[in-house]
Amino acid sequence: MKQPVPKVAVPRLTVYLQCLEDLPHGVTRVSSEELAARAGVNSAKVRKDLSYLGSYGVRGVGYDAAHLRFQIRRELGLTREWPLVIVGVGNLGRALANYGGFAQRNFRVAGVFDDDPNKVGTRVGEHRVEPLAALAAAVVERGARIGVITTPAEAAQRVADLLAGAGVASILNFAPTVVRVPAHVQVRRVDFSTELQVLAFHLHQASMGPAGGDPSPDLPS
Amino acid sequence: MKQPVPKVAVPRLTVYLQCLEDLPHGVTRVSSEELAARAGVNSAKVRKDLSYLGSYGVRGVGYDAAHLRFQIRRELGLTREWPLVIVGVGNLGRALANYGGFAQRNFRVAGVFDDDPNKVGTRVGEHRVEPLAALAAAVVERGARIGVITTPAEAAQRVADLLAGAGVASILNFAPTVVRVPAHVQVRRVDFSTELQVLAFHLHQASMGPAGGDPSPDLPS
DNA sequence: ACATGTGAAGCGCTTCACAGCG
DNA sequence: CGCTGTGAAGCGCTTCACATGT
Repeated sequence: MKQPVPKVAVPRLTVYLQCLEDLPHGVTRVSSEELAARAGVNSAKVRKDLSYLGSYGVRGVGYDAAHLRFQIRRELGLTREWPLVIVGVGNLGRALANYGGFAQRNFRVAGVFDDDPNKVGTRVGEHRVEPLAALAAAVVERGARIGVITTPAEAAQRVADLLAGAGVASILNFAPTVVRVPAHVQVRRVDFSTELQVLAFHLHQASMGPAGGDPSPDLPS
Repeated sequence: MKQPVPKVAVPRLTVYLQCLEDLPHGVTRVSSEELAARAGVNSAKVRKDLSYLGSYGVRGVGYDAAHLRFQIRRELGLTREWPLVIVGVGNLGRALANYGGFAQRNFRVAGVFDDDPNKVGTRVGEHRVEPLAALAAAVVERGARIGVITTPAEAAQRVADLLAGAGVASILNFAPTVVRVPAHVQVRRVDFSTELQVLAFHLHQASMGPAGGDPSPDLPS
């Protein structure tokens, strides 16, 4: 029976969707085993995850790729368009504003904003950079429910307040800081430094060996 | 008793570390309650997480900020330097190569690489872009154990193979695809599109209301 | 008095293993 | 016969609540 999708399954569904779209041309059918191999997980997890959408597989055969793609898109809410605003025109803001993969998933960049008068008016991809003062009105008028913060850490909280005040319901925060928002606003944080530190931690652990003797006791400074 | 650090606690420790560094100047002491508020989690989790490092708090008082910072750095393996290479000089590669936050955590950009002859030789921050053909030798000579992929999706697998072949132990993959690597290589994937889709999913869920009647049945194409 | 450190309970996700069905 | 869909067991993390220590 169709159960609610667990939080942790959601990012995996996006991976399956990507894998389904990257299937060799002409392939119309896929087994949980094959999809699992492509997504880098085990097949039981794939089947469980897909079962949250409903029973769309055929026993003894597998899943119809096109149908499965549609069902995942539908469950994720990608059958409607999601306008978003990007705040902060550094290299990262530019990378995002130019990223072609958004349209494919029905995200649309509805505006790009920056504080710096030297950047306002310049073009980023197909967009003209607008001043921060225009942010709130633009969010309302263009129906953006998602805001992306690509500013330096110092500006992030102020931008988050602006976004929340303008009625944005979700924030994707790339600034290396934790922003406070009202309870009804959800935030996802993406921090390059955190990702590298997680990798470093595992390297560090591995280097100390499973037998765990610490060769350099690392005394406090 | 000092237990091993659970996987999920590692990214949180990096957040605590960031919060400790962002503490107002002059503050030398912090309680689990205060740190929790700054990190956006609850205080029991903070205490549990910190207990994996050892018993560095003082009952009835709190934690010494400087000492705690050092202990987190030590546990994460940030007391040594981690050279890394970046492959792919688009906006994202440039953003990363210029990101000042790395040095603060003892990460050092040891090389920036690209396939495109027009980019090779140009400067990115303090680095000169080198050709892909120079990647393997550079990884070995400069002792890089971490590789960052900021190429388009099409190039990601080839770059991952090059990195793994050169002896890199960890890969941070920003390309919107899943790369296959030998079992001894760990990969972390960061995908903007996935992050947005997760936000969209929650918005979508919320819009259907806790009472969950689906207003538009979303028939298959 | 007060905040840490921690057993233990609770919860959610993963994995197993096989029944169910084409 | 093969692959899906799924109860149930297993596992790890979160949260609680209080003993512990200063």
